[in-house]
Amino acid sequence: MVRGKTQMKRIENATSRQVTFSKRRNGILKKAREISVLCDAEVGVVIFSSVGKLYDYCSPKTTLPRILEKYQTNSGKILWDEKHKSLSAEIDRVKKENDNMQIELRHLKGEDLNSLQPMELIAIEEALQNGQTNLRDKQMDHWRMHRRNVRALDLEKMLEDEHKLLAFRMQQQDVELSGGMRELELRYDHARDFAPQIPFTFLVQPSHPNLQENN
Amino acid sequence: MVRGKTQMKRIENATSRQVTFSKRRNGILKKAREISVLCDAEVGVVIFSSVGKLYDYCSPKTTLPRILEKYQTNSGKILWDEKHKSLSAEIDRVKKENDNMQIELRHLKGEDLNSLQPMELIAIEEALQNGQTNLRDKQMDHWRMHRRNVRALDLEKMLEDEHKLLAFRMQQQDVELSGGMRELELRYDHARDFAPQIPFTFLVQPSHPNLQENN
DNA sequence: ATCTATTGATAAAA
DNA sequence: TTTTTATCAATAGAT
Repeated sequence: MVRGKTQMKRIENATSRQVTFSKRRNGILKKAREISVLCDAEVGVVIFSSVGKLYDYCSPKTTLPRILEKYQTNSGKILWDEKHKSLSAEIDRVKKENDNMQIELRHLKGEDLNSLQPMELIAIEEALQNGQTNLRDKQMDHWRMHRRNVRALDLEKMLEDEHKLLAFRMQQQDVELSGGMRELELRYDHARDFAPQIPFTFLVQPSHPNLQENN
Repeated sequence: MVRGKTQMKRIENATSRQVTFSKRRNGILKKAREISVLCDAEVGVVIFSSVGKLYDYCSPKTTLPRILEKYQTNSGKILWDEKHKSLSAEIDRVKKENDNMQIELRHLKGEDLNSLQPMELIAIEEALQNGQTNLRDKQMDHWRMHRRNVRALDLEKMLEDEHKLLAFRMQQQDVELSGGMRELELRYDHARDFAPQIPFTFLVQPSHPNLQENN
């Protein structure tokens, strides 16, 4: 370049190497800026000094990530770091797990059984058997709990009824004492409170309607 | 620069823009090469022309991925934001799918039923029921196929038996002809081959101890 | 692509 | 580091 043409090899003197780096780094970044403006090019430059300090340039209206993404698409080279590899690996792993579960689910639902051997069918049958046994136990729990609730409600109702009955009788005494016609009507009205109650019905609704759609 | 100082703005003439790009691109790549050699720097350059053609440089003894990894570490910027996000999102999606299937599988196996409502239990019961129905159909297919095979074997065996019978009768004739005691014994032994065969039994188990009897 | 006039980049020194 | 200065390198425009 100048004043005693530089050899194209590493500058041994650390100081002048550092100085040259500084000047040339600015030169490159300037050139990068210029070409991106003059020629409407997308440019990304990353420079590390020998002591590891970072300098970079990216043309306006874009970002380094976008440039690198484009680079990857264009060159076919993989720039991914290890982290991305591991992410990809995990995706593969989880997807495989997914497939296996998918198959197992299908089998338990009685689908895609054609390729299976009798022994495998028996294993599935046992699993279904087991599932039903456990399920029934759980349903029994619900049933018992329900019955207990019904009993508790019954008990409450019995007390309430008893209270009404007592009130009714006390009023009856009043009627007998005063003997008015209006009181007899009122007595009739009150008796309607003992009309048979509609039994407790167990109202439930599906809270996981999507469960079936996954098939 | 030269011969009528260039304005630092986009060159409008497409041809000269392209020519300038070509020259300056070479210049930058050369400068990049030089600084990496002279100053022992790590340099990465990526340039896209306005028509999208890719040019790049990477200093020796390293790779673009490594430079970019170092860049990420040093700058704290995430270059792979987009890719990274989409990968992570996919992992989340697949894992969620996984969890749902896991839950469904457990339910079908009669596990983790505590949080479910009676209606949901009934839905699972129906799924199990369905699975068993389909399974039984499939097992029936196997059974029919097996029986068909057995019949084929039976036929073979019948032929074989017939052959034996013929042989036996021929021998009987021999016995009648020669009237020896040893032949009578042999005749008895031979007759044992016609002992009744144990029929094939298909293993099934009661799969529906029903709800009523549990109550 | 090649040429060449001219500006730009930069090594060495401060 | 930055500035200065003397040189060489890069390159715009023409061919």
